[in-house]
Amino acid sequence: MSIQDLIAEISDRLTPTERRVAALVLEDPTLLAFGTVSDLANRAQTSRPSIVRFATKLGFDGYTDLQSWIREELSHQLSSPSHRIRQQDGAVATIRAAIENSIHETFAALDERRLNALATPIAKARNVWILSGETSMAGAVALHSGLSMIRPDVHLVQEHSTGRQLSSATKADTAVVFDFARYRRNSITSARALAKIGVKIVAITDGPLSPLASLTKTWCELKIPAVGPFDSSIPAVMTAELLVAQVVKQLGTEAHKRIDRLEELWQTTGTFLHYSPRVNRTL
Amino acid sequence: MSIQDLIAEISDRLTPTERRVAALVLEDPTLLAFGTVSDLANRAQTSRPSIVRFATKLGFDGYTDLQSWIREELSHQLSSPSHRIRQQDGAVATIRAAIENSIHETFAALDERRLNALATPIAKARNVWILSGETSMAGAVALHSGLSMIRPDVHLVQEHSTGRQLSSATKADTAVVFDFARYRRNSITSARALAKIGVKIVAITDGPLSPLASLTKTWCELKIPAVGPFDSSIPAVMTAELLVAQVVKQLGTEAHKRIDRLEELWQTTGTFLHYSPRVNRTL
DNA sequence: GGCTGCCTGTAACTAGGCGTACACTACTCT
DNA sequence: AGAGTAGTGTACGCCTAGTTACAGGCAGCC
Repeated sequence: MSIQDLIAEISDRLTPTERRVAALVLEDPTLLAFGTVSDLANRAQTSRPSIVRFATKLGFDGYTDLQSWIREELSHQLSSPSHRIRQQDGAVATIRAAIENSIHETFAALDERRLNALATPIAKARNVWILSGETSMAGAVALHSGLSMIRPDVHLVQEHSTGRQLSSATKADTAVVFDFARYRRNSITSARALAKIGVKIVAITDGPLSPLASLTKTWCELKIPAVGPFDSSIPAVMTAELLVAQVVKQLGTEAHKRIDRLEELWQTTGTFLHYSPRVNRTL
Repeated sequence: MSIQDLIAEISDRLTPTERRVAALVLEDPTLLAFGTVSDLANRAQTSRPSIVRFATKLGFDGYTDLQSWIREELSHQLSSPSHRIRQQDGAVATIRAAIENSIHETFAALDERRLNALATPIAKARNVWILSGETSMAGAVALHSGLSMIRPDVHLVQEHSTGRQLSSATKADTAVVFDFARYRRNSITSARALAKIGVKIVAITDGPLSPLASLTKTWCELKIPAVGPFDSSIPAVMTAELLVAQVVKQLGTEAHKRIDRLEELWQTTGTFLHYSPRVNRTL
């Protein structure tokens, strides 16, 4: 039952002023959700009691009642599908719901603009350093693999050799840091150290409260679903792949040239098996 | 500039109560849009002034200011669906469709029975060897990471040291091989060699025509979507995670004991950060 | 141990919210 | 033409909202 339906039901019994109010409300329902009686009265060029009467005519106790109803409707509309899906049962089914939901949210977090903001420092960096906690390692690997094919000087930083590897980082560099609660000490302290010497940080983490989020303006938030006893790395991997695609777009021909050279190299070294007659131009 | 960004910017200067408020707001932003100061105070188990202080810390004149700002943000989100569609209209939309479709198919391929068939040789193996091509490396890493936490003797085989690593494989072992067209020569030839000496093969590949499918009865087929110029590793990662969860189920208490020991080890070695920015002792 | 900060909750104030009673206008019906 | 009725705005009361000033409490520091 939407506000449109409610109004339609009583539209034939509306007085002229009430009709104006109805038109206003239909045009922008947020007016009802956020506005006060006075606001609406001003907008509809009428007095406050008319607004209240309009509410009672719709079947509510008063404007307050109508407003709280509208707000609930909007809340449902705004909230993610997670709550709706959660009611399914069975082991695989719940995992599936969790994964599909997290993918939904990841796409929501990574619109074109945000993706661009994250990709730019990666495309422009002199060196790219990739740091990661345990559960997001797959994401780090995917990013490293993808970026390596389209630009030079991409380094996946391993925990046991952090210091040695990072000692040459400079202000012209960018570090991509993956980490989620529980934050791995090594990743966080390294990221802080890098930020301090002016390395640009791109953080893939689990929320604004993350220690990574305070280090940079270029970050994004991922919802991490559980698969069995462990956290999933799917959102991290997906983010990594989207980032790579975006960096390719930004680098343009430069990246494509590099891919072609790599392809040539693979041909001459016979890296791939020519097993299937299928010609797959993409990698 | 979203509410998440705003909170992220000042997250390290938040007091404990303010942190509770922040968490609440992040979990459900409609609370901010619709709720009163009292509502929030009750939910966060604090007093009204703390809510107001939170608002001012975010850079607003007071709660009213913050709320009207949030409402405008939400209005944009709600009242202009054309805007939302336009954002999805770029390259991201097609990528999204491809990924969601492939996830759908992956779940279809991996019903409970098939998952069990794949997991059994992994749970029972003396050693587990993991081999992978380039694009599925993230899946291999995820599998390695997950399996390592629940059972011993799991090895991720790197291309440059294949021979040395695999020389100790026996009939009691299992090899999990990820590879998709174009098949990487190294992975395929290694898999063939292992199969010849009686190592059980679990193949994650792209169809019955794959050279891997002919080596074993325990295999599964994944559809691989493209993200930009490259193939996605998301289906591989997802399969790896589902496999890990299934192996955990099969191993039962044995796996759980192992996880507990690992947890204990993490505690004593301080691997993880107990993040609460207000208390800056050990950093 | 006392002092000095910083957090946090209590209390009081102002303002604006909604709802209702009442009065005015205009139209209709007898 | 007068009375009644429906529609609308004015005036008032009560209440809760947000804000601010102030006091208690706890930790760290000389």
